[in-house]
Amino acid sequence: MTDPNTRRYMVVKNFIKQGIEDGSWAEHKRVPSENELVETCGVSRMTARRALDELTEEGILYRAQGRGTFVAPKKLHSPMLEIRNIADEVKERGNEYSNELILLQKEHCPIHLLHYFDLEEGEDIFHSIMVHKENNKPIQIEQRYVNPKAAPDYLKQNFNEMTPNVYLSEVAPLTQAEHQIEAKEADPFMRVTLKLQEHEPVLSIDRTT
Amino acid sequence: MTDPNTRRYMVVKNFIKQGIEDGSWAEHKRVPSENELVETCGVSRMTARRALDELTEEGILYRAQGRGTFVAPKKLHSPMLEIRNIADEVKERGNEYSNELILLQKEHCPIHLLHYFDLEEGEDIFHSIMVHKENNKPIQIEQRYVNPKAAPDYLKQNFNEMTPNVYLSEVAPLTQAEHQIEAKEADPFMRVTLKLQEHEPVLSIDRTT
DNA sequence: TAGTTCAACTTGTATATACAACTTAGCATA
DNA sequence: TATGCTAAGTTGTATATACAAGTTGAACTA
Repeated sequence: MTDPNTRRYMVVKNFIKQGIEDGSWAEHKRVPSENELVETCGVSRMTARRALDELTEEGILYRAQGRGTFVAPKKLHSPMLEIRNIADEVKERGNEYSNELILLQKEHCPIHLLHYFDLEEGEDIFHSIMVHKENNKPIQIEQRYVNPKAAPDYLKQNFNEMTPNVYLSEVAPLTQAEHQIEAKEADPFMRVTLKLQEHEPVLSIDRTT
Repeated sequence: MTDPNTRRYMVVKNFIKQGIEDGSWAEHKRVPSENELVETCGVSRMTARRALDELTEEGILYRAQGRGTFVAPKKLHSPMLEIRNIADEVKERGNEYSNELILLQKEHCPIHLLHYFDLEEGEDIFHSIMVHKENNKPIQIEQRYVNPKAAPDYLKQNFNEMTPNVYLSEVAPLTQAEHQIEAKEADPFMRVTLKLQEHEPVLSIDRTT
């Protein structure tokens, strides 16, 4: 039983993960239910449940009571301060950095993110999409979800004039800001393909005045 | 049963968390075992276990088979790129930034971090301690643990000449670097007391060439 | 047609039980 | 003394069971 490959819940986890890689279950598609896994994999429901729970905790799946368990979209998570560092990196290369704010609004939290932000269905979340440019050529698309409880004035900030660092200093004494950043695709002109993988979904930043 | 406060495993979790806040159990001290919680809280072992498991996942506890469950040291986690941003912030204030490397070595992974890095006991990890200074006055102490599998040449880097961003670019094609940063205490001269809280323990950064 | 009810299925919580694997301390033995 | 064994306690894995709670669609009813 020491062999990790023989642990029943690992077998189920690998079964699910491989099915996702194979394309058997696409994003937002339902994976087998706990009871179906009981029969398919020959394990007890608690073991099947553990596998699904851990994959959910890892951000690979998301669950909805009464409906089922679904494949979470693959994401690239970066720290909140990445914007600033992207700018720095571009400048370090001696090029001109610029960005364009595509979207900045409040919306219902997507169901597959409820888990990360510990929100109930229907609660709102801030959502922004920004394009980062090097010499006016887009090099990165950044989606960001921000918990309104952490940064209530997120919508009012101006990324062009204010770095996230400065903004964060201003919104103190709030002590926690949670962010999730998703890079969907890079500029095709750059022939850069971001390999999307699973990551730690949330970065927490604490500040004191 | 909808009320979150009545869920049995939440009762146990709060019992443990309050005990930690009260000081009943200090850092690295053992908390009640699963069987003790069965009697103390009047729940089944699986429920007590779930409470301890979730608190472990949250970074509040760590567990060791055969020994027990212990209180994890409180940590302030920051992104890997914080160093660069600290420098930026100091410079933005018009002050001089400098840093001093106190320690940079390979050592056995502390037992309470095994969980975060998914390592076995006895495996090595990179450990660095750096002091960040503003006008030559220390403002922050930073401990960093780096997974050797992710950045095998971590020890060779020179923080004074190379920003972490640049370093990370060089160590590509490695795809994942996990870091954990712990700010223990600020300079007493600055009268800045860092309020230590629980955070997401690990930040993952993915890069592709 | 529009609304309601209900049955089936899903995940969520909780218990009781059993055994495996690991650690530690103390005891017995050489 | 030094070594090895054993027993007790701990966490880890796994099963079987039961009921609660949310969702959906089909059948039923007004």
